[in-house]
Amino acid sequence: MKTPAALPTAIESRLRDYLVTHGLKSTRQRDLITQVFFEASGHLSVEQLLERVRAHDGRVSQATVYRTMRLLKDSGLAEERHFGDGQARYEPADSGDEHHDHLICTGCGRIVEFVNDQIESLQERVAAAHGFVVTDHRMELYGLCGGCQA
Amino acid sequence: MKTPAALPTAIESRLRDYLVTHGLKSTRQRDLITQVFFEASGHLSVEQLLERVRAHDGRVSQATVYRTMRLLKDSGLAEERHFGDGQARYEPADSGDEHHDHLICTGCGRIVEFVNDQIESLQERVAAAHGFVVTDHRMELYGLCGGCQA
DNA sequence: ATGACTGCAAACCATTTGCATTGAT
DNA sequence: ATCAATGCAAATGGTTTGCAGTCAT
Repeated sequence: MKTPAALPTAIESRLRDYLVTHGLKSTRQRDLITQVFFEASGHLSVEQLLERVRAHDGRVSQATVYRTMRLLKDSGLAEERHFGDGQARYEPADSGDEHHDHLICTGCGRIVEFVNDQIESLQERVAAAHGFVVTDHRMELYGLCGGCQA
Repeated sequence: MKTPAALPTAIESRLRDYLVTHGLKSTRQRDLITQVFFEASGHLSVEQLLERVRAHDGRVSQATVYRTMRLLKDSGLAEERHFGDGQARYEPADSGDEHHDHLICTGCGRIVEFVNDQIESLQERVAAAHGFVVTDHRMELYGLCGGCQA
């Protein structure tokens, strides 16, 4: 339960920029939540995040975690995902144009990220064939990981 | 608001089979909801379905629609989808091994189904590369349809 | 008759919000 | 000082459930 690592400067400056340009403030809770979030491997629910945050400061409220995650989402630093278990999960946003998708083990809950450009371009083609311009997409493969097949 | 069409026999017999083998009963409400559901084009929310059902029988409760959709889902006749607007949508299950995915227009809400075997097999390959066996997947492309790009 | 089904209202659960108070600038 | 942020509890909204009465077999 040591102090969470300082934020990478790229993230920190982008966040600071967002706060300043929107007349928002930097607070103890916001900083802590953001640090804990980026230190984690991602795919955390608010509940999980709150638990980790409270290990550092037991007085942070759930509402503040929700509000901070919305802020990170709005600022483009975090992405919200829904894997079908009823609660949102958050992960650091992809930098640049690298989009990734997910493999989810229905046995143990493990989540693996992957990138496949071939699939991406096929998606573009399919969409174009229907007259669509794609702005976003999501692809999730559910199954059993190596360990859970045994 | 005419009487909904009778169910295709394939669906009807599969449903009857499920009911019988599970000690469940056929009721006026169940039959009506099922008929209205299969007559519709799919992608209906419970709210939309209830509205249509009530056009035939105003006394059907929302709870019964929820329970019936769970039954259809459990029996494999319907599939539940979540397109990110907070409510579940249902569509007739794919027959056989034909799996389809969705293109969703963020402008007008139009939903287009498509099938692309090439993507499907690439998905299998990606999963295999990570030691996974895929049991299910979902792919949704969000964007603007031809009409909404104007 | 028996036990499943229905309608209603209350309960649930993740998430959001109103409000009085606290805190950052 | 000013105005945003916080914590708390109450509210929301989709979905589920307990229960007493109803219906299918």
